[in-house]
Amino acid sequence: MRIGYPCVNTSLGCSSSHTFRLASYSEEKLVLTVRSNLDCLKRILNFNAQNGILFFRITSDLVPFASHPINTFDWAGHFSEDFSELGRMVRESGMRISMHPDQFVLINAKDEGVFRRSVMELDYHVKVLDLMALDASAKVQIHLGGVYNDRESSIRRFVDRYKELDHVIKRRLVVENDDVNYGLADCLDVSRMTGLPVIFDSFHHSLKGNGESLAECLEKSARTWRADDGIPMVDYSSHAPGQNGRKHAPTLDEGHFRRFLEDSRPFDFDLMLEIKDKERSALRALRMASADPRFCRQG
DNA sequence: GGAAGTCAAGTCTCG
DNA sequence: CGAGACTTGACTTCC
Repeated sequence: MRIGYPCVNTSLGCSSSHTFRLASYSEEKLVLTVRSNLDCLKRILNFNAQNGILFFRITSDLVPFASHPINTFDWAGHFSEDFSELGRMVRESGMRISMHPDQFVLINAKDEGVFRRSVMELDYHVKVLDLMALDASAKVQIHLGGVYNDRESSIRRFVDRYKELDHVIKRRLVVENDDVNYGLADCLDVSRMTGLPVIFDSFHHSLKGNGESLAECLEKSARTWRADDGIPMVDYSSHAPGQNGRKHAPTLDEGHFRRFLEDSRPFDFDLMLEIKDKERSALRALRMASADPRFCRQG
């Protein structure tokens, strides 16, 4: 088991998510921004490796407007050395990487234009991981998408569209249960039809699930991961106290997390903590989990 | 310098 | 019918 956090490090005082307004786009601004984002990402990966945090989600904002037609700059070529170095850092530390395109990426969109733009965005995410020369265990996770008042045909449209995708996307794509539209059972159905691995999100499951136990969910989602995919990824959070249910916790709830560790035995997986205070909670979780035999196997 | 409003993209829910 | 939510705030303007 590796433990990780998404996108942002709150201790280092730098951000790998700098962007700017479309209206003020210029090639110079793009180069400066990406330069700054990549430098910060190197610092974050260093911090993670030194602190034993061996799972990390890279922000989708790393390259602003990467899939937008305004951006015709060859950023992949211009920064190829930096991406190579980042990839080396990841491999040498035994780290695992994921990315999570945002809500605009909809494989099952009714609108062909939305689908086309979604593929462009997936191309960008996959390109980042490919430039880092990471193997197929580095994943790009998405949700099944919208319902459009017809779940059945919307799921079918996802499956049909998936088949059109290029291999470079297919080998990295994984689907995650969401908290509103499609639960774990839907993702497992889609997995049977496509072969896609399923990322189980325990927090989303608590908001939209059929009452399946944690063990059942882990077991069923784990079976969708093949050897090349690496061990399963799992997303974890608890909800903010007294908040409406969908909000993520501001910091790790140690009682809740201890129960999660106990209830998830003996399954092994890499765990992404979606918690507001990021690496601070990841470090606390790491200390708690280091007594766990699954964690010790990592050395 | 800080507060407020806005930002590429889609969909759904709630008030 | 607009705001808020989503994996994540950051940028820009106004005072």
